[in-house]
Amino acid sequence: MERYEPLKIEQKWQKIWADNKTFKATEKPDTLKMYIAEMFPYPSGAGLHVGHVRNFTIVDVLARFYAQQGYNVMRPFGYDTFGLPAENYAIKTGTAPQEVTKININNFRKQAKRLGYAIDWDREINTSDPDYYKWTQWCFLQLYKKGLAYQKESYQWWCPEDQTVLANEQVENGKCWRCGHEVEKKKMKQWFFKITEYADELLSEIDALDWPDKIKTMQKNWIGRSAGAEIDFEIVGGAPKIKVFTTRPDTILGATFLVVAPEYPSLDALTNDDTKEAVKAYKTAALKKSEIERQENKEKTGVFTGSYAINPATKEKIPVYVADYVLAGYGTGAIMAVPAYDDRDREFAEKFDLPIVEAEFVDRDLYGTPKITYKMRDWLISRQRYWGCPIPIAYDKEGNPHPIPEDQLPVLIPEVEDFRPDNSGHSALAKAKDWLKVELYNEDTGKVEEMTRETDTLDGYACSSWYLWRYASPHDKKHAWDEKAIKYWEPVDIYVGADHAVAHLLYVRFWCKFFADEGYLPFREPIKKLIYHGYINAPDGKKMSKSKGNVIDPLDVINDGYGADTLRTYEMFIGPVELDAAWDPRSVGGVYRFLNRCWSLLGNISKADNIIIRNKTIKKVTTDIVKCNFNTAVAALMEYVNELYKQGASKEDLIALAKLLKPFAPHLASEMLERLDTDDEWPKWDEKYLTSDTVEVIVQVNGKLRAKLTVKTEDLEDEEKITSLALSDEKVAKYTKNGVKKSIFVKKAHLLNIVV
RNA sequence: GCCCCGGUGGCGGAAUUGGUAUACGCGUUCGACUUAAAAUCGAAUGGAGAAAUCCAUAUGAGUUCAAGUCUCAUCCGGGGCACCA
Repeated sequence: MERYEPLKIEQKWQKIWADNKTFKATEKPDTLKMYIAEMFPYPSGAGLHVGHVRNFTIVDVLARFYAQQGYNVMRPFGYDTFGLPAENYAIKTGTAPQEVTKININNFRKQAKRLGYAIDWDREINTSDPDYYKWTQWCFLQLYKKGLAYQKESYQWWCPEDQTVLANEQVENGKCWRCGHEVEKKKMKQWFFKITEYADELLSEIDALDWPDKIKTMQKNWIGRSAGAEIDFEIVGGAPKIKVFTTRPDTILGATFLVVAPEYPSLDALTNDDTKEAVKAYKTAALKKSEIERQENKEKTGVFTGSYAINPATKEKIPVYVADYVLAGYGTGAIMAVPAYDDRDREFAEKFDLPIVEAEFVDRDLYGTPKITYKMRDWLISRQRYWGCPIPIAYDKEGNPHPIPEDQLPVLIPEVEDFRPDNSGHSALAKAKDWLKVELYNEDTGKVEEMTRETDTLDGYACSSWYLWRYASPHDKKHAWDEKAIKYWEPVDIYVGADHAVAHLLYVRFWCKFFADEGYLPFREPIKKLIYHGYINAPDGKKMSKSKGNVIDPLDVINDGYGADTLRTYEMFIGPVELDAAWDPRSVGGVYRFLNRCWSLLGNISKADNIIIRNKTIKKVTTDIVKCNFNTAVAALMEYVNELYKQGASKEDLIALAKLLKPFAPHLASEMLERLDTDDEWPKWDEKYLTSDTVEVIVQVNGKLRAKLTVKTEDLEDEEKITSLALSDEKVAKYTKNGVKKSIFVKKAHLLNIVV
């Protein structure tokens, strides 16, 4: 038997799979389908890292496992290519992002192929390909038509480093998710998707999903539903009345003042000549505060506006304050303060010496109207950046927006010399003077007019909100997705990723519900099962990063001679799928030794037949893969191989081994199967071989292990016989000579506990 | 501050869901092969003890014939939310 040479074997099988298009997925109406995908990667210049390998290999193990079981499997692949890294690289080097992206994709594809993934390469998609983003624009227009894509002028998060606005989901602890720079608030007119329209459904359907609890909880918290009431307060002197939101309308008798947010629209009308300056100064200072400052300093601040409101329950005059502990974007931006029952209000009342009244509770809907409020805000989608999907809108001379007709899509990204963003509030698209102008029919005037194109691009998350449907018919020239293909393949059966708990995973659910309402999708939840796996850290437990110099390059591991099979199997063995794990180069060697042993067994087929352990292993590996317990599935295979080494392995033992190994180490297993001259159909176990003629019975005295008896399996039915056998055991007798109180026999655990 | 998870050998981690704690891998030690080394193969490996045994799943109590698993308290680590009225 020749040596195990992974690189040689892998090259051979990768060629065979590519030449035969082995993993091409076609619709087979009579076969159960299984659609499995990873969260498609952003193809960075650094190439694949070990985290990608974990992500893709989980998908691959499942895809191959189900294919071997006879499912009609689709396992597509694609690239999420719009975004800042490619654009920033372009700015630095002067290479167009289009070019950079092409190079990175080619590299990613080449590397992914070295890992032997069962990908249908004919379904590759790329979000910055005009054939793709044409349909992203189409999606935008559908939302626009229904009023779910709209413009609004309001205070937004602005990243001064990246010179763009950000969605709430992209601000982490007051910092930009991309560059980590502190964000600021800026009043701007921006495009939004009205995700709040679906808040209730997004919340209520979470529980039924087969997703990790962690993600479900995060989404629930993010949506943040609370039930309360809106109550109107008249203002003395005739200023517009103030509507407040409260979850405790029953405490209204204790409401001794009102507070509005600094951004409150009619704040000016509440002031008088005495208070005007102070209020203005307070507002300016509050808006300048960064999110971090607001979080760090929770000391209450505020000023009296000069106005009084009438408490509708007590009819008393109560002062109206402005304070930044009230948030503009939540509820109505105004509250009734009940210092007796709310800690924040009490703190404010104590500081400003306002009355604290412990009044009785009243009926909840006596003075207000019931109202449900959500923490979730609408999704801000405009970005003042070049490398994104252009928003298909143009403006007439009055500045009114008009959609670009569907037959004029795609709105192509214009080529420019300088991709740099600036603080003009416009993206670099504004520098393409020719592109900017477009002749469009204006429905308002009934004339064809010259209009100016929208220069903002779409948040990259818009592009990834529908790609899972594009995979079903990636080359469709006439539709975003083909109705028939969607009906067969969707929804996604298993989706695998390690990020985007609220953003992406909430947005795809939102779009799914919208397009279901529009009749384009026959389901309302896009992903049946979600697997959220942990990260792989450096051997020292720290995050891998170029600057720390602790990055493990998966291609190095392969080329060092271990091969892709070892890399794949190691990453499945590294620990429970949902946990972070530290890379251990020595364990990689352990997995390589294991595969080597599998290979060596092939050269020495014996007569020994290990029916029992073979059946046990088949059962264990099968059930473990279904439960995504990949680490213990590999451990079971190792145990099996150790046993075969001791006992000798029959051809049948080896066939089972190769088939079970194939999802993890497909090249080696394919080579083994070829030499064993057999197919790869997933093996079945037979319960009747899981028990032997004899069984070991554990004998405890007072819960402590004292003896192990070997009895005939059928004797498990005879408790008396086992008890007397146990009592006559020399070791047991030592402890039971003073008599036995009782004994408990557990057949399932083949255990006997004698109490003395 | 509030809400979730976790804590098991020298290390990563198993444990049929209340039933033999430490599977599997790494590391370590010894042995075989070899002139030698690597590779490979075999054996041992929670702690104490000569042994019988005893003690060990963060700590302390409790329930039970039986607890890593259930209950309560405490300590430590991780994650999420965080002025959301």
